[in-house]
Amino acid sequence: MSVPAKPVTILDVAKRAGVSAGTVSRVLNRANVPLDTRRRVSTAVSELGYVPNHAARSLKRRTTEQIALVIPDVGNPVYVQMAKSVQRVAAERGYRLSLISTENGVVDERQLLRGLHERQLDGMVLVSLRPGPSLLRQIREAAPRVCLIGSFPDDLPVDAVRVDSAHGVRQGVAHLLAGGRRRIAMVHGTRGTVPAETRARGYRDALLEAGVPFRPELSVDGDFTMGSGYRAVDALEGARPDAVFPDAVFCANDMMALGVMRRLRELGRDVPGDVAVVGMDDIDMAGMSAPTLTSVSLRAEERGRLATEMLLERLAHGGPLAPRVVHVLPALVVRESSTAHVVLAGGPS
Amino acid sequence: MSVPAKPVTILDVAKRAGVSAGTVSRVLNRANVPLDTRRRVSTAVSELGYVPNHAARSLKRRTTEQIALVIPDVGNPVYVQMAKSVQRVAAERGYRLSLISTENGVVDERQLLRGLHERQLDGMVLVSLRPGPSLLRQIREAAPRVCLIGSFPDDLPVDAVRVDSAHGVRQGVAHLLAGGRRRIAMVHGTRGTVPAETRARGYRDALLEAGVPFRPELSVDGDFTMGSGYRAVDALEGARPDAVFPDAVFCANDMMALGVMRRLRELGRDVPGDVAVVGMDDIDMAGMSAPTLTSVSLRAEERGRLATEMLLERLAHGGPLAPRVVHVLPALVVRESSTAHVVLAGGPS
DNA sequence: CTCACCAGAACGGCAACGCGA
DNA sequence: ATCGCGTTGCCGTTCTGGTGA
Repeated sequence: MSVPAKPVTILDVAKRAGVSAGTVSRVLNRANVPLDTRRRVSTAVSELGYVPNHAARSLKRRTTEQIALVIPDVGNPVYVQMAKSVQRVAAERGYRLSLISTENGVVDERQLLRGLHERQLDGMVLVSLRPGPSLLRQIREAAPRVCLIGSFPDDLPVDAVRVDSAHGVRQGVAHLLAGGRRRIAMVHGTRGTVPAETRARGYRDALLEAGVPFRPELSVDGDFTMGSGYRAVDALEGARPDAVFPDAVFCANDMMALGVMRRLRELGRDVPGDVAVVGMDDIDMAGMSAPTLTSVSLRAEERGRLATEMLLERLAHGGPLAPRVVHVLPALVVRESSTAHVVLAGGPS
Repeated sequence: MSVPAKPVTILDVAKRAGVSAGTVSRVLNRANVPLDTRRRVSTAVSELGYVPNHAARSLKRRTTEQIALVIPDVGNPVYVQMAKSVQRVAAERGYRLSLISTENGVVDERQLLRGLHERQLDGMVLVSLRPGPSLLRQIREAAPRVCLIGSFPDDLPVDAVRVDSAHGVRQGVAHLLAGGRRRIAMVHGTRGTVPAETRARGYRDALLEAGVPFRPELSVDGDFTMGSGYRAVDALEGARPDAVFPDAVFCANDMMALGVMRRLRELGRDVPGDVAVVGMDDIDMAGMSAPTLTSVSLRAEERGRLATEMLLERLAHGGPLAPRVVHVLPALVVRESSTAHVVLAGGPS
């Protein structure tokens, strides 16, 4: 009597209110019930502490009111920021949100779509750094219940929110060039991931545009973590003992930029005096570091919001809906780490 | 034919394999089936792409294989760290984890227990900063499926993992005293929350033990965010223009400590030369800041792991189980921010 | 008497249907 | 015809009892 408790069902409520189960259900869901019956049922519900059984309801309704956000790494604040807006939108619409981190691939994303197939999840917002062929195939199957954030093949008939991060990199690099920097290094994200390659391309293009030669020794690979940014500085130091150290470092994300700044400081290199640093994502901490970090915002919060709205709209809308792709523009946020302390002679072309 | 798709049920599989639904179920769940039948069923399953319906299963089994972790703020890395270990343990045991952030009270924790009552969740690991009476009542009701992290009334018959954070504060303050610091300020967490009050008590006790007078003007209130730490420094500056600035700041968590260090640097005060700083939580970033941050680890990861193990153990164990409370010990991690550059004359008592 | 399997009854809620007023 | 509400069947799975070999 104490531990197992008696699960109170809709029938108990019906009995107590002196009506049938159908009527109770109607009171709970639809409005088509006269006031006094409604009241009798309501009091019975609260007296018994009745709570509808979720499993039974979703079995019948074919709906769980639950969605998931799949991100590569909860440890990266940019995804946390994104999660906050997703959470907010979901809560507003009465959806419960499951936050799932794949820990950069340790958890298999394809397994996650299983939750969709099992009908445990109504839909999913998916951020994937490295969409392989089998994942793409699964996404295609689950298309009407998925919204992607990031870059995926154009022919994938799925809702998506995109940002032109290559353009963002060009903005950032152009800003460094305008500040008189010429030896601009780049710390890349995890090679093989779509964002890392896209940003690498933006870097090369920006240099090309400005007529500044691309130097391979100024490219260092990282993995989007702060530690890899820290180590990247040593790689730049060690690469060519005879070479001149870069006067600027563009980082594929803010976490690496923070690591870079920390190591530069340890080595006695002044930021931005000796070296300018620019990151990407514009995480909250960018405004709190020492010095504050110039960063290219990819509007994570807005992307999360848009993706969630699109997903829920599609779920609400019964029939088929043509896949939509929304674009978001990156924005450069200039702070202390890239202030032009040093302006070299000789203007840009 | 294209969009609605046909949901393939266990009956379709049964028909194709030439057996009954019950046999298919047994193949999927239990092992009590001869090999050739088993094989026929398995091929039918994969040919049809059958995936069991989660709602139907949990309706029958009264189990969802899903738990939730409720934390006050995903923006605080210490909870993310905790979430990672919870996620890991849950995944190991075949449970799906929902991560829910109450955004410091914006989301009502009591609403969350609803998921438990609806049977959408098998159990819940709950971190609450401010357990009010009605939440406590609800926890009491849901006790067999909840594990708490943090401080709750002793008579609450619920599994819990605790850490003596007051003792942690004493360790930290003692360390500062040993380094010769005497004017030790404290930046508090959100007043009214259990951890903030506990840590405030630890601070007073530590001073008392050492025979150092407690000075109210050295206490500043924060709210566990980096920004509040930043502003706290100004409050210390402005409080008594004539007074000597503190030679150490103990912060109720690392986020505030990072904010404090940032502001001190802006104001030209050297850390640890002029002011030592000690934080609490030992988040990953403590090892990456400039200077690296001395911090009292409250073993968030271990607490998350323990709580999840206790919860799942209780869920697996059918019958009643006496509530268990596990204690974890805090540990001081000394880094650069508290190195004793300045040793005042006059030894401690 | 064991083994392999099947039919049917739950599980709890929802909604179509239809009956009486 | 409308309104209010009880009845019934079904959602998909698991489990129980039972049958035949």
